[in-house]
Amino acid sequence: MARRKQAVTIRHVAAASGVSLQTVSRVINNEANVRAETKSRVQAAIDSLGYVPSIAAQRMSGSRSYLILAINDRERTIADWRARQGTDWVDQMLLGGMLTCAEHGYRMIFELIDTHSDHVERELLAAIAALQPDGIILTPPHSDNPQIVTLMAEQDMPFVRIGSQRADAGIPVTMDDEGSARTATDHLIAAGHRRIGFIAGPADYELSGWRVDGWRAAMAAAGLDTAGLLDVGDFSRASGHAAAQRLLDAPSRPTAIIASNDQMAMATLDVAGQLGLAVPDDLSIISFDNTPIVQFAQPPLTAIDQPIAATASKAVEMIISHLKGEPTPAVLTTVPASLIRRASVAVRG
Amino acid sequence: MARRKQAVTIRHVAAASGVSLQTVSRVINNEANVRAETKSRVQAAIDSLGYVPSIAAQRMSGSRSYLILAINDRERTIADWRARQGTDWVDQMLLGGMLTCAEHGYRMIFELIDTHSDHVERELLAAIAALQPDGIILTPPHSDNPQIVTLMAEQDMPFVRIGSQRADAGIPVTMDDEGSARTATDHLIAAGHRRIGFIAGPADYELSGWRVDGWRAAMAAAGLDTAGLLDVGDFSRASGHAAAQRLLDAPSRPTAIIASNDQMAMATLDVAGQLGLAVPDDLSIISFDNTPIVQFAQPPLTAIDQPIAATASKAVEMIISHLKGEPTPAVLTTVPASLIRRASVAVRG
DNA sequence: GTGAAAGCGCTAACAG
DNA sequence: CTGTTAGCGCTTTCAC
Repeated sequence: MARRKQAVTIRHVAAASGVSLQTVSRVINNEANVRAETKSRVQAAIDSLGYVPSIAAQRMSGSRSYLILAINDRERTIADWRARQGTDWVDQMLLGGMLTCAEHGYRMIFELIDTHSDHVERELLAAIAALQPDGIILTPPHSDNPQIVTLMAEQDMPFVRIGSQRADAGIPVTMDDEGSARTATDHLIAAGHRRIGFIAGPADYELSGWRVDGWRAAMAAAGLDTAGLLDVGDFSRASGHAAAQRLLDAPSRPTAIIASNDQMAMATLDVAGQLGLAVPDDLSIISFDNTPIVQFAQPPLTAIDQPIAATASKAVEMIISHLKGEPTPAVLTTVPASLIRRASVAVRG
Repeated sequence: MARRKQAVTIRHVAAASGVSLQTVSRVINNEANVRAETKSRVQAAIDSLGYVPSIAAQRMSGSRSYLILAINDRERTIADWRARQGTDWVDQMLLGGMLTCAEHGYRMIFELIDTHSDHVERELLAAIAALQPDGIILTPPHSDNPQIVTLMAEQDMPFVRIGSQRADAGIPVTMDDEGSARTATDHLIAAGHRRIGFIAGPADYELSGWRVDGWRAAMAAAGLDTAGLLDVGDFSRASGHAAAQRLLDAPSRPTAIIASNDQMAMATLDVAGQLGLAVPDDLSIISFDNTPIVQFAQPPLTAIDQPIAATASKAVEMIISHLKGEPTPAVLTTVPASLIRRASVAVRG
């Protein structure tokens, strides 16, 4: 492979428009101190030559790389991809993140990093050193991983923590997990349910706790007891199966169950079938996430829709605005989720 | 934001190990002409300092960027993301492409480009100029878009054309569309079907034609007529609906239909329901792609599984091997697809 | 307002 | 086998 050089460089533009490199640079970066007439002449040269600055060169000279790194958990992401169950977290992140990046002349680059490994730090630092991104987006469970957050805090690089509420480092953005859990619970209470079970997610996701909090709060507000109605899974179908089984085997069987993700909700549906419980007549179900599969369940599941695309978009905007030196919002940014009503909730006579 | 400099550079490593920059560079790039002892000393310094080369600097100096660009159709990709029907083409590409890139120290960066726009060329050239990737992966319908292929051929940059069979430029890789269509058709013939309808994809995807060819060949080999059994859609659900309707309204109604993608197959299922035809008893259906939704259809659909992850992985390997100067395979690379049997095909007495 | 010079981190080309 | 020199394309810093 021959030594690959840029086809059109800033030098060509400078020559074509009869100005110095510096002036072209000023036009590219939309800086002040360029006469309008000069600017338009340079711009014309840029357009006619089809010049696009090399981000490698821009980075080298100490400016931006126009790259934003979005980091997801390797193990879970690959497992989801292999399972082919339609989990579309990555797609929705790309939808919101890539398009918003593109609007601002940035590019999103997607990386997978192990949370549990003892070399998280090395992996992350290697990605940063190699790519030199302008900002980083952390998703759960990374966004609450103290090792990662501490490391990031030392980097002098803006980073957003999706699914975190902690203001200790980075910019937290949440999807209103507590409020969503309250909404789901209230929806069931309004339908006449009294014993509403809840299958929580794993503890290394802080949002797992917030969802439990929302459910507890709604139950308490309605004067309902939660004893024996809480169980825990790890977001896997198998764990949801076990949790649903325990909940439905209990002496005071719930008439409704809220599961903290779709896979566990689907497992609950399976268990109901095995126990001969009709959904929604004998058991109502609400799930979290609203990935594609729940539309195709029998019956289609009522679900809390996680606004992943909107959140990723927001995350990108916050990083870029931080880069521009604009002040970071003082209050926690919350992207609202919504309840999608389908056929898995029955009104209880 | 302060001028961001690399934390650890090649200079630090050189100083720490008492050699020149060039020697460190040789070690990094695993070049010859370094004494084993020197090499291990340098490597030790690299490890202890946690040094990772900056890809921007590597690119600037005329070497690799270690970036491979995967290009998909903007309109269709975004439509799929928004529809949230579980189409996992992108996920499977990332699964195969990203992981294989990572194995070789490369990174895959994902770009969306409009096929139909009149500024495809500008978009593509801008991406190349900005990122300076080492290779490009084109997917359908880009891989057969003459404008794009011609442009790429002028770039002196290796590119793989997924879903193309043309050896005129770039490296073609196919997923055996013709063979798969034959397999699906033979499967139905073996089950006793004689009138097997086929819903083709749009003409701007060359693979649409190959699938029709495979169906035709299998029908001919079995001595079956295809008159009145072919219709066309554009991969959308609506077009599949219309095509299925025409096929099933015809005087000699088919007993089985093969649809060129999942959405059109799902539409066929809908039409069957509307016409009061039981699937599979009155109408058998086979779809192409095997995206997650077909598992959840009622009944679950027998489908040709498109090996997207394996193909993307292969594409990356071919680019990297080309970069290493290894010879490009003389014969067309074909990644085999497989038939996944589910409940939508009935044996015909 | 505009330009000239220096340097970012790395590798190609050439010396030895 | 190892080192030196020059330069990639761009922006920073400083001059004018």
